[in-house]
Amino acid sequence: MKEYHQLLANINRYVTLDQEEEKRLTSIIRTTRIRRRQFIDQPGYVSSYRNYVAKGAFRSFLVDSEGKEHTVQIAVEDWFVSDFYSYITQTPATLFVEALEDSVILQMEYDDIEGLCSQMHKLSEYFRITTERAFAFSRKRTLSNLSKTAEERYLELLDRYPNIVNRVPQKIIASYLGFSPEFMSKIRKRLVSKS
Amino acid sequence: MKEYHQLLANINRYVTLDQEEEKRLTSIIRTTRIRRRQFIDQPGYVSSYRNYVAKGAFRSFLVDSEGKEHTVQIAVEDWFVSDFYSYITQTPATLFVEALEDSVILQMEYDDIEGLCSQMHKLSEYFRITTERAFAFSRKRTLSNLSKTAEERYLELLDRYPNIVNRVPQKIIASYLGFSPEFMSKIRKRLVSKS
DNA sequence: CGCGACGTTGATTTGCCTCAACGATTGTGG
DNA sequence: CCACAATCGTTGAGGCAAATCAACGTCGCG
Repeated sequence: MKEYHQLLANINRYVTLDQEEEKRLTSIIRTTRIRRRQFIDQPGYVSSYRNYVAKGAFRSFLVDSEGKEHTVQIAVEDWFVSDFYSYITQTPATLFVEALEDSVILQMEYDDIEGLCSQMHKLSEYFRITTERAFAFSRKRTLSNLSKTAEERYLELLDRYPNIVNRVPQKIIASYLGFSPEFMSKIRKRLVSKS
Repeated sequence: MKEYHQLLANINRYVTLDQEEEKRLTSIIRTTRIRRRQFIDQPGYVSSYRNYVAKGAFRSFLVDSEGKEHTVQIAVEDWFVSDFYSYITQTPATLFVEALEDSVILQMEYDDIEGLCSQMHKLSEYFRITTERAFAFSRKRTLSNLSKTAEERYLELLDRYPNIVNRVPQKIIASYLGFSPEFMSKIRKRLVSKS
């Protein structure tokens, strides 16, 4: 399967698996096709899988008590996506995880990953290192939210992920950055008239 | 050293090190006493250590272009603290990390940790699992910041860390939760008059 | 073709900030 | 050990960034 190679290539950026190890890993992987607008996690259900995006795009979001949506994560190719809190604690999710495009994901069950990590040092290292990076990045986002204005956060996103803006509706970007779609529209107008 | 035992006890909640392994780990640990108001990380300097708080309290914070402080993390006993982004990437820090009380920390150098993790499966597992939890928690905080009002975030903190409020000045709590000290004072007044 | 989601724009509102002034508490040097 | 300074928390007045509400054009899709 060429989807496996994508994930294996990613893993080999951090550690070097031998054939035997690759086999053990791929044996726990399930390749799944997901249609646009389909949910892979929803509130009330435990997030069972670590999902690697081989193709497509997803977002995870919360619907608050007033019915408003707040986007926690936007994930494209080569990222993992889930209600991570639910996955780690194996308790019911609070988030939706929804496909933004027709997608292909590689799914690995929590117990299988934990089992393999406890046996395979290199796999443990892979997840340790990548999670450390994700965590560091998450801290950076917290910092942006605390210290920057809406316009600055938007420009920061444009700078880091220029292509995302073309793939993802503006209202979702807005809910990711923490402001209303109407205000996003006003920011864009302001920026256009500046340049 | 009894400080070692504290960390080893923490590690043994997740994995079981044998004597040999404990020895290798403690051999890279440096115990350091830090005085109140002393900095262990500052902007411009690479964050060299993973710092385990054995006793005391710390915070990491950013000083923005207008001179305002934004608290990223508050850490007490049993937590690790640093400019984590700087530590992971081994690039110059942007944050200050400051002792809020006279403290004792266990310091481990980046290269030593990486070296040990690459050899010791169990240590790798310890950091993998704890970082995954920290990451899940960080996501939760991002979500709170996106979806809750100032008052709700304050109540959430009170609920989770009732003791922190007595150890840490209110202005620091405010800058952690993302609002001004004056506004915090008004929230508290409102809450008192309600009960 | 027609409906529903998306983006835009303007008017109004609001949650939180800023600034300033004042006690209370803490820390510090003489 | 006291005195004075510095820092902290409180309170009120005024202001601003972003939200809300509503109306309208546009586009994609069934």
